[in-house]
Amino acid sequence: MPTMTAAQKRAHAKADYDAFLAECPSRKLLDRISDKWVALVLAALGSDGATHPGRDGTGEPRAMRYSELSRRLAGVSQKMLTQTLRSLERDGLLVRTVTPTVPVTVTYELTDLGLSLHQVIRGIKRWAEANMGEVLSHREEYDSRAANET
Amino acid sequence: MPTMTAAQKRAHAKADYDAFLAECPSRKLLDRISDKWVALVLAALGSDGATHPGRDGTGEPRAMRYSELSRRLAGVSQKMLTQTLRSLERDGLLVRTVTPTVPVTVTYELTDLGLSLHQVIRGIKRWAEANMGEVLSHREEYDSRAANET
DNA sequence: CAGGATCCCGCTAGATACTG
DNA sequence: CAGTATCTAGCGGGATCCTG
Repeated sequence: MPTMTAAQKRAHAKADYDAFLAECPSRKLLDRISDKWVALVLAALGSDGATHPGRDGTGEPRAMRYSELSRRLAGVSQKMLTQTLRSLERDGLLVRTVTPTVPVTVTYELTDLGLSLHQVIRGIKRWAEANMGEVLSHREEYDSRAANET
Repeated sequence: MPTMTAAQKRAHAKADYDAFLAECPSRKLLDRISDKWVALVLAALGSDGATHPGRDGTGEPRAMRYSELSRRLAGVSQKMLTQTLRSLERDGLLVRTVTPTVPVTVTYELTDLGLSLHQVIRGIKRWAEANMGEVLSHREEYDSRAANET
């Protein structure tokens, strides 16, 4: 059986969503995907960040195990990682695959939908890394100016 | 006097930031800009969302007043709006201009740096609006599958 | 290995009231 | 108009313990 009918998709596709409106579901979705851990999980699974030198920036999706992810995303708690992964799975951005080895092996991999979000979100992470210096400079100036008043 | 010396910028520009590392400042920056209100403020000031039909998508920055912004971002509290604006100002993403009329007029406008972030963040908002339907479909399927177990 | 379940703290969003 | 100040309830998120 087909897991997803075209009819189902069409049922939702009609509405024109506008995240500027408080009640619009896309506002909530925006809030969900505007998340540090979402960005990092997508970046990891999209093989951003050059764990495998030479693959960075190819946009080629990569299957990763739970433990791999938790190591890659330094400082993430199991709770947040699991929570983020579940949410992304529910939204159809990644697939979770369980292989009944002993012990069990679980891998996560981006779907096409997830990959499309990755393409846009990777820019955020890169922007942050690329413009960190300039932002820090602005902060110093802002803070010193504030101190000189009073 | 120059408000920002090139030396200051260079002092920070050396480091290679990696948001995958917990201690890296870029991780915090990523967290800041991965924010619903940040995305919406940038979208508004970047004249996304077609308040002025025909200007949408031009990437042409737009100066907006505080009250304009609060109306545009439906449901935002003064606290969050002010807080977001201050943060963006401090980071050099926008400039705040006070005109001493009666009553006072305050406008906000993106800087070049802010505009550059807008270019990448606008994609997030658009993605959310464009793929809302598909995400909803996936959720329905996920939830119904979960219900059928047990 | 890959989580589930709990406990619990901190911060932060949101509501309300006040001001230059 | 464009905020500041204050309070509080709620939950995001970490720590910890346990399991198939």
